[in-house]
Amino acid sequence: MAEISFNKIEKKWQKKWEKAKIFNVNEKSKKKKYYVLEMFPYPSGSGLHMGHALNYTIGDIYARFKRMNELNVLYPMGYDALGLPAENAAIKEKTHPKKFTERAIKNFIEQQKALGLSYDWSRIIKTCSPDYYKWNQYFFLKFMEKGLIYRKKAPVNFCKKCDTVLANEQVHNGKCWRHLDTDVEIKYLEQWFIKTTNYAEELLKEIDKLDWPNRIKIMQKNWIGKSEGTEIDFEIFSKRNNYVLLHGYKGTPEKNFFLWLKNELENRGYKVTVPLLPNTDAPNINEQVEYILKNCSFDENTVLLGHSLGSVVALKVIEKLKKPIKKLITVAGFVIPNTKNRPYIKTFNWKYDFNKIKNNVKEILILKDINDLVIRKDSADKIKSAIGGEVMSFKAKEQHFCAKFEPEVLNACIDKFPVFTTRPDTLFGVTFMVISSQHPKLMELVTSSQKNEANNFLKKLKSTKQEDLDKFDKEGVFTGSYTIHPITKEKIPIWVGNFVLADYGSGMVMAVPAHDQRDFEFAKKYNLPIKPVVLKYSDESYSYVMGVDEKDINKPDVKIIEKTKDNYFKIKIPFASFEQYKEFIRDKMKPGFWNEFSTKNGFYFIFKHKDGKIEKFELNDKTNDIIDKYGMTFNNQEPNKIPENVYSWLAKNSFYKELLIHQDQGILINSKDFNDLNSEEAKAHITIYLEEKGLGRKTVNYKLKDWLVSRQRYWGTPIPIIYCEKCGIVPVPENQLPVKLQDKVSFGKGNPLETNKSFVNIKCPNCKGKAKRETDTMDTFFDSSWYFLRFTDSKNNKKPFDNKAIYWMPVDQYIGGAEHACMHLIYARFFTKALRDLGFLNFNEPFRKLFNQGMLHGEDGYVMSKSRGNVVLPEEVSKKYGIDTARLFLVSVASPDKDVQWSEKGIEGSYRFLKKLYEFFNKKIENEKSSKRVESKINKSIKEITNDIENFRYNLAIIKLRNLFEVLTEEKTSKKDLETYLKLLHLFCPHITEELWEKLGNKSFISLQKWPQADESKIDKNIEKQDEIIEQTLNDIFNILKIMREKQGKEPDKIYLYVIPNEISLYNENILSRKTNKQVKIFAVNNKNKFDPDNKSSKSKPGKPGIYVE
RNA sequence: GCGGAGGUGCCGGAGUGGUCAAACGGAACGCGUUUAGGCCGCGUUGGCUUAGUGCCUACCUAGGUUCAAAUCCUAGCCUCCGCACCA
Repeated sequence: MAEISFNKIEKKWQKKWEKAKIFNVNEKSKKKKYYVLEMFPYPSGSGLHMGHALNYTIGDIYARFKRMNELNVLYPMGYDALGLPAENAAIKEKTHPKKFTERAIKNFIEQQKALGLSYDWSRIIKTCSPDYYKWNQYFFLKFMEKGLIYRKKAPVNFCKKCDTVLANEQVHNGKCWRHLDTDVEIKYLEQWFIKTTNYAEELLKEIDKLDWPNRIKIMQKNWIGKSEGTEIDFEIFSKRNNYVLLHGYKGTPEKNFFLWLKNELENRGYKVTVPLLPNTDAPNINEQVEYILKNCSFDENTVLLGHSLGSVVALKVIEKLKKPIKKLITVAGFVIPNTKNRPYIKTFNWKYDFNKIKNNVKEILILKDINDLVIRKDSADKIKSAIGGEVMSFKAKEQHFCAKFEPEVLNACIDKFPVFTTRPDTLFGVTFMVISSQHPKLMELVTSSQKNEANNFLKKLKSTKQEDLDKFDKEGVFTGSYTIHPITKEKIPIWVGNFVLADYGSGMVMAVPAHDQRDFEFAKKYNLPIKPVVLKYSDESYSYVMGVDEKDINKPDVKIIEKTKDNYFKIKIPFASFEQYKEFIRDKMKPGFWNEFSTKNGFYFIFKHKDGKIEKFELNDKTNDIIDKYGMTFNNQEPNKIPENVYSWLAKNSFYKELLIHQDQGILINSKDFNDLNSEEAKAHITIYLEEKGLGRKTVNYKLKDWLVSRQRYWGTPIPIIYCEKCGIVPVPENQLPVKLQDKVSFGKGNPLETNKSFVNIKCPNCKGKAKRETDTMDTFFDSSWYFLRFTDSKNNKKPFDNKAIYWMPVDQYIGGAEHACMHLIYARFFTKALRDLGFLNFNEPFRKLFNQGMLHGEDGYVMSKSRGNVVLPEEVSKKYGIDTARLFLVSVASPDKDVQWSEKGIEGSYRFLKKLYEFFNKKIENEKSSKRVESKINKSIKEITNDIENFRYNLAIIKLRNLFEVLTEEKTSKKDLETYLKLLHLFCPHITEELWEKLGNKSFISLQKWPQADESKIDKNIEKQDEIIEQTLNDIFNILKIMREKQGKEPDKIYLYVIPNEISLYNENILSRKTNKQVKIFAVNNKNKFDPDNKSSKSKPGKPGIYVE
């Protein structure tokens, strides 16, 4: 088939390029830099298919374009070689992941080279090479130094098919991103995390500045998921808590520091013991501890608080305990005395078994007054370093916490639960709380009486499949615990529910059924109270009128919405006529009835007693009970013993429901001091109020979570950490990097690295004692988070990269698929910012421009993939048509950001074109001067094509190249213009154009030529006009010919045109003759010698010649 | 449910106020070339009408703005993608 061997040409030029290293670049060039990068591939075992070819072709065209535009273009390639698929595939093939991957990479390189891509191959990166992952480990340790890495036991996502934990980003719809049929399980494990959330705000803010596709930007914004709201502390009321409060030096019953606290706690119903310690003037440690152990009881619900010296006693007490207690609070506490002249200095034993203390208490709070004059300034830190815990420092009301009431001390004692809400304005409408069924602290809230019910509920949830959970049936059970409303101090039940997310906010929500759909459904289902607190905006008063005749109601301004069976009316009245109407109703209403109206900020009631006495009320806290009572008695019912909230019963009326039960903004009602504010004002006011009381604070909440980076798999970068029995977590010293991934491991028995004992069991680098290595590896997204930096300096073995990165970065044009919007692209942005703050970089964003290419679909219409079996292999297509043909076709079907469907027929078209083109250039070309038309067209094309390529509209550029080729074949063209044409085409078809460039007598590479510049002065508008006229005339001629053929069966072969004299230059006999394949003669209308037997010249008009055919 | 992108002739796909019955490619059909087919070249591919004209109907549907709409606005329908009980 191939009279032309495109394959031979391709091989020839690929070799030449490689030999001459023409695509290798360095930083010394005087040209401006430009960095083009495609997302580096994961080298799968099955190699490249046409879909990959499309991706790389898109980038290569752009790189070649920029290179020809005299930029110093860095265009590298590398391999994201570590990862689970290789490990799994290797296990399946019974080979080693290393071998497997190396083979795959070799294969990839060969295939990519065959595509004619203009990479700087000298910079190749393989992330599985220790030269590369060494720097992963290096950055891991740097991040750790900076406090960006921590190890924490937390609920994490686990995929059992991957046999490892996953980052949040790798969970899609509750499924593993690699195994869409596998539910992710939540496990409670200790893992390594990176504090990506530290950068949440910056990551979000800078999105707007990026020149990225809008949808990617939106996806990232959604992923980061910022929401502003208020965090409100809800006190958890659990009767199981009991308190032991230990006073300090010289505490007495009269002026005991703790009496106020005792009262506060006892008022809440807790058991509180305040032992009066013996010998307060000259305390003896053993004596006091014994006294306490004898007189107080300790269990897992005990909170032990010690003030000042009492905290020392507390430590000693805890040291002696058999079972751990719930919490230790030291208030102005210490572990070392600060003054020598206190008598207890001598009677105390100042040695502690801190380990024992640590183990005997679950939670430690260290309260520090920043102005404390009594104890040593470093006391709090000393305690923390000895036993851990959380230091809370602030200014006490009175120094050393000696005031009667210290709110922080009370807050520390109480169990609190911070709850995030975006609607603090609805705080007064909270009627219950719901904690996530997956919350780690859930069982602490479940009381013994509710234990069975709660467990049954949890069991049921566990046995339900993810799919069924998605049906969103809200369910829950009461935990038995209560919380106290931070403002009204009402008792509010805490439920556990399946609809609350454990990992958003704090995992517990305040439920406002009146103003939240989910809470409403839940409240309905379990018959929980619904309390409206926001009145929806309306221009009209709503009223459900009773005891008034229809004729009396029918007033011009009154809209009757409905007339009920009982002859009552649902009406709406514009507020403008409301006052008038109120009076009218008052008069017309029959005795023994009452009516209510909604007002702009609440409700208004008119009662007409049986004796005709009229009482009017605005509904508020003061009138609520009387209105409720009248409501009952007017209905001939017994009044409620405990009056009901009138708004709540109004909300049960379907007519008022739309005002009272909704999720919109409005005016606050039922909200004490905050009534009459609108929602926005109320949000601010309530938040400020809570802040003043220490009960809440304005917060920003992000959906973005810290990045869980440990993986319990083999084929990844070993995490450079050692666990020493004595020193704890020890980072591998920098000079011992890389921690090499050991070849000798066995697969299939848990974490593979664990099976290499000589790797695992080592000496601690600090104390030389017994230690074990971390056997988890890093998420491979760690590798791809900075590879673009390594390309700038890929062979540096002293540093991850040096100033070359500053020269080349940021990536000017990044190209890749949208699937990475919320994974790689977020991690890479995070990394860049973190490295900037570590002093490695001086810029904020890694990728200036991003282009999302479309996906290639197979002939069957589905995305091309091996598993679907619809792949087309570049090698095979190349054999038949040449790779230039394939490249040309791939980018000519549609705009490269759209999906493209492969078509065997379609590529024939591209092939025909290239064959024609090759033959045209291949024949002996006379070096002539270009015609005006060619000059005009070629310059116009340069201008347009340049613009098209710059904006990735390759398909349009190709159409223009095809049109331009038509012109070249029709007209005289200079060698220079032919060369220009080849340059324009070169981006798409680099091999053929090199060959033809050479045929034209050039010795250099066309790849290194300058991009043609349009000479706009050569663009001739007249030529456009000529083209138009020729086009139209041809149309007319063909039309006539067609009619003659069809109607008269004639096939004329002579055509005469009669043209208006001043237009005659626009017509060209040759072109018309050639295009019509007939003999065409052109006459001016005023030509006396014209041949015009039918007087068709009389039909001539400007732009339209008369035509005669025969 | 929320957010985003879209719906154009037989198909793929340009076009985003007049230059539009709408680029380009594919396909089909016709003509030419050829022994024939392929390749190649030329043409046709909404309807009616006409020796090159004129008119009508058309760019998801229905309204609207405009002298003028595939293009702008409003509402709806549909498709694709992303997120999804986010408090």
